[in-house]
Amino acid sequence: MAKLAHDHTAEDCVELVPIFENLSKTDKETIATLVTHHHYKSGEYLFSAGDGADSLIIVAHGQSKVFQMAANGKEQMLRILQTGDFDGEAALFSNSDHNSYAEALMDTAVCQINRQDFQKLMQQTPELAVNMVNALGRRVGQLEQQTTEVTTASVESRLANYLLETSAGLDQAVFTLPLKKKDIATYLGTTPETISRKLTALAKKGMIEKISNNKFKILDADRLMMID
Amino acid sequence: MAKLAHDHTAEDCVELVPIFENLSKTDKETIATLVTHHHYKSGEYLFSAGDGADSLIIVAHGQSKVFQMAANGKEQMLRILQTGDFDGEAALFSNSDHNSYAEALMDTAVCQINRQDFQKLMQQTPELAVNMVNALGRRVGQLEQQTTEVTTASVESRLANYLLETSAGLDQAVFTLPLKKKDIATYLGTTPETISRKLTALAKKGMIEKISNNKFKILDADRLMMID
DNA sequence: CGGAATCTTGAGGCCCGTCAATAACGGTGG
DNA sequence: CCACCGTTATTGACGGGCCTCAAGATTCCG
Repeated sequence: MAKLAHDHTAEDCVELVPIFENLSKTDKETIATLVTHHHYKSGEYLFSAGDGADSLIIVAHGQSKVFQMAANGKEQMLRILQTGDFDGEAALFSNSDHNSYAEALMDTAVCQINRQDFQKLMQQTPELAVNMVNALGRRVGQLEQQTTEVTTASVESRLANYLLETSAGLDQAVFTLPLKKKDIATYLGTTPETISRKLTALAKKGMIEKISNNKFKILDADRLMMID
Repeated sequence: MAKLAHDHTAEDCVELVPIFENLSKTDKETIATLVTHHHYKSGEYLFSAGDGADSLIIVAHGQSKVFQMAANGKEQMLRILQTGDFDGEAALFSNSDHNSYAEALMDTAVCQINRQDFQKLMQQTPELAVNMVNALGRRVGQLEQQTTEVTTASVESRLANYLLETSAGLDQAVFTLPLKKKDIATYLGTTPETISRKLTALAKKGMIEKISNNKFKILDADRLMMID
C-alpha cells in the first residue's frame, strides 16, 4: 500500500500521543486494538454540543478548534487541538453530553477510544491514569490562566501575548497567523474588527511589522510583554 | 480529649473527601498515615504564588478562596474551596511553583499529602488515579464554563446566574450571600461598585428582593435566567 | 476570472471601570 | 449598652475601551 499523507495506522496514534508515553510495548499494543480512526475535512465537525459523549478523542494529525456557544449566540473558543492533544473530559463520565463543539480547521485525523474501554485501561494501567492526571492538571492551569487574562487584561495586551506565544511556537521572527481573525477574536474574547484595529495600532507604535494581512514580524518583544 | 469543632483526625479527612471514596479500608488507612494537618484562621494564606508546590491540599473543613493576581494588580478569583475540595494540580508536577493564592475566608482545616507520596499512591491504587481523573475532568468543565460566561455574557447576566446557583446551593428562597461583594466581584470579573448597582437594578426590575445588604430573595427565577 | 468570504476603516453609542464622597455595617472596648 | 473606628457598601459623575452597524477593500479559491 502506498504511503500517503493521511495514511495513519493505530500504532501511529499510540506513538504520537503524550498520554501513552512510557507505557510498555504490550500496553501500547493493547491500546492499538481498541482505537478506531476517523478523518475530517476542514470545516467538518468532530462533535457538537448535545451529542452523547462516549469516547475520548485524540488528534493524530491536523488541527481543530473547540468552542462553546453562549446563549446569545456568541462563540467562545476554548482551545486549539493540535497533533497529540486530546479532548473528552466529558467522555469520562457516564451519560454526559458534549457542551462544546469541535470543528476541523484543516484535514484532521483522530483516534477514538470508547469510554468503557478507556476506563478499564486506566484501572489496569496505573501509568496511563497518572499520565492523564498530569495532562488534565496542565490543562487546568492553562484554563485558569486564560480566565484570568481575559478578565483582567486589555484586548491589546491579550493580543500582544497571543502574538508572542504564536511566534515563539513557530520559532521564527516572521510568522503567519495560523487562524483567521474571526477565530483569534473568539479565542481572545473580542471581535474581528477590534483585532484588526489593535494590530494596526501595534504596528503604528513600532512593536510589530505588518508584512501582509496575516503575516507579521515581532520588532519589540519587550514592549509587547509590558502592555497593560 | 474533648470533642471540639476543630478536632479533626486523619481519618476524618480521608472519609470526607470524594477522591478517596470507594477505596478499600486498608488503602484509606495507608493514606491516613501519609496525611498532615494544618489549621488556618480567616485571612491567613494557605499558599501564595511563587511558593514551591510540593503537596496536594484538601479542605477538611471551612472555606478558602483561590485567586490569581494579574500583572496590573487585579485579582481574579478562580474558585472557592469548600469542604472536600482539593487544590494542587501544580503540586503534581516536579519543581513547579504555585501561580495562585489561597486565602482562608473562615477558619479552615486542611490535610496535605506530599507530592511523592501521592504519586506513589496513584501508582499503587488505580482507583485513586481514576477518581483524580474524574475530579479534574469536572474541574476542566467548570473552568471552560467560567471562561465562556465571563467573555460572552454581561455582568448582569453573570450576576443573575451567580444568584441562582447560590440560592440553589443553599436551597432556600431567602439566602445570605456567602461572600463579600469584593469577592463576588473578582469572581465574576467585575468591581464591587458594579455588583452593587446591578443588584439594585435587578431589585428595581422586580426579579429579586433586597432584604438586607447581603440577604436576598429570588422573586422571578425565569427572568433571571433569561438576561442576556 | 468571478463570487464569496474575510478584512479594514469609520462613526456612534453603551456598558462598565474609575474616582470620590457619603453612608451603613461590624466588631471592640469602655 | 453605646461610642468609636476600620471595613465594607452605596451612589453619583465622568470617561474610555470596545462592541455594533455599515460600507468598501482585499483575499481566497474554485
